[in-house]
Amino acid sequence: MVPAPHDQHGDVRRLVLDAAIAIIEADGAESLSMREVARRAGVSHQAPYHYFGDRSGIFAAISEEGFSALAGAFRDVQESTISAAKAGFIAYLDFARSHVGHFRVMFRQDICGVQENEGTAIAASSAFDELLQMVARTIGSSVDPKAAHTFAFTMWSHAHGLATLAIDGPLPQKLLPGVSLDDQIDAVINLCSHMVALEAAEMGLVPQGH
Amino acid sequence: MVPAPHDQHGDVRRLVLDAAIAIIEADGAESLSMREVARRAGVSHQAPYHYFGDRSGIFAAISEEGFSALAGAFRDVQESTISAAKAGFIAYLDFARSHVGHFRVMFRQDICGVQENEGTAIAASSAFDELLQMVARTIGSSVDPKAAHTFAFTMWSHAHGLATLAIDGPLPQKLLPGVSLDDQIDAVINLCSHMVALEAAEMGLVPQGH
DNA sequence: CGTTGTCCTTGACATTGTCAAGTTGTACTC
DNA sequence: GAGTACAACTTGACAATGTCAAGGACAACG
Repeated sequence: MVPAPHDQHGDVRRLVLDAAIAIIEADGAESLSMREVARRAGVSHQAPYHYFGDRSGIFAAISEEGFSALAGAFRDVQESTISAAKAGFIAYLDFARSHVGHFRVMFRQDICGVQENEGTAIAASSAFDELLQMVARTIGSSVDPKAAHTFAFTMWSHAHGLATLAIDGPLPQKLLPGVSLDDQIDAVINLCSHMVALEAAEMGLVPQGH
Repeated sequence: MVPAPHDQHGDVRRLVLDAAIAIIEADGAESLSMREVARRAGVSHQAPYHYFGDRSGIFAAISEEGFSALAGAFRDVQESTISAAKAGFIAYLDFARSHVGHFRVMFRQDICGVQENEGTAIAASSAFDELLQMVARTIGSSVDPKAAHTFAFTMWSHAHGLATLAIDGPLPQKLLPGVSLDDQIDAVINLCSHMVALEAAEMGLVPQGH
């Protein structure tokens, strides 16, 4: 292969990563081939190994980037005027649907091993911390950690399930005629946020929202 | 390879399928190799192709089996004494955690293509119908289909997200010390069922009970 | 007996992940 | 400025994989 000069020096890592994300977004994580990635990035079939060690190293890097972005998305809606829960649901779904390549990898420790890669683990923890803060803004920060954790897992499960079913699952095929995927997702988020609000109210807590 | 006689005639398909499920349960869907499956089933590397066409054919078959079993699990709790919603959550989680091999494949149309395989699509539809009936028992059958669908997707998202996060996701690593995975799942299911009950009550509907 | 079909088998091939070992350039010491 | 070290790649090899092609064994049926 001709050693083509790159647009900028040192961007090979980025090129490889972007090529990988594009492939995963188009064809899923299992279709990711190290050699195809290298081909698309215009480098030799071993260049990706230099930066990522092996196949799961690429997944770990994508996962890390994804969790950082998710944490950032959570942080961005912190001051939202709508309820913290609803803002969180919307942010989660927006993130998942606009970062399909990342999302398909982030929660698959069978292929990337969150704990094997320190950076990935830190990014994931940071996103989870943001989630816990969102819960605190929803049900107050005075409830005991056990209940707060359960609440966090509940909201997380909900958002995650909806995103998963919408992106790779059968949800788009089960839509009622005349209802778009966007509409259906909005409706589910609304119902969910409402349920969360009811629960929070019953717990005797007024949402802190301003 | 020696054409070894099988225990029973005609069970090769089953042997292959079980070997595949075992591999997926142990190492995930991407680790499934046609040749390894054949090796474990004690047949030539092409025997699996005879029954399943190609790799995704195996996934489709596993998916079909999974959806049939899930529909059956839903049917089995129809007469449950606890609320339909809670019984559904428990059934979903039980199914997912006791059929990890199936569950890891069922919702991944990137690798098995639900609609390409008729049997799989029928089984999936059957499971979804059971879900809709469960919703009807929770919020009544007189609400309009749109609201019922949204309710169904909401419950489904919830159960699915929880199962996914528990099986392949980071949930087990985020547990509070002293709280087992089983305990945490139970707690989330309880909270969820409670939220659903609150919502159903606010809709002015009394659950139909057993 | 010949045909047709199912249920497999062996053989071949391009592609894959990854190890091993080069090559090239840059940076830093002496 | 010669030498050395290291990063950033490269080419080359190898075993394993998914899958196509072709065949064989055996039953059922005319």
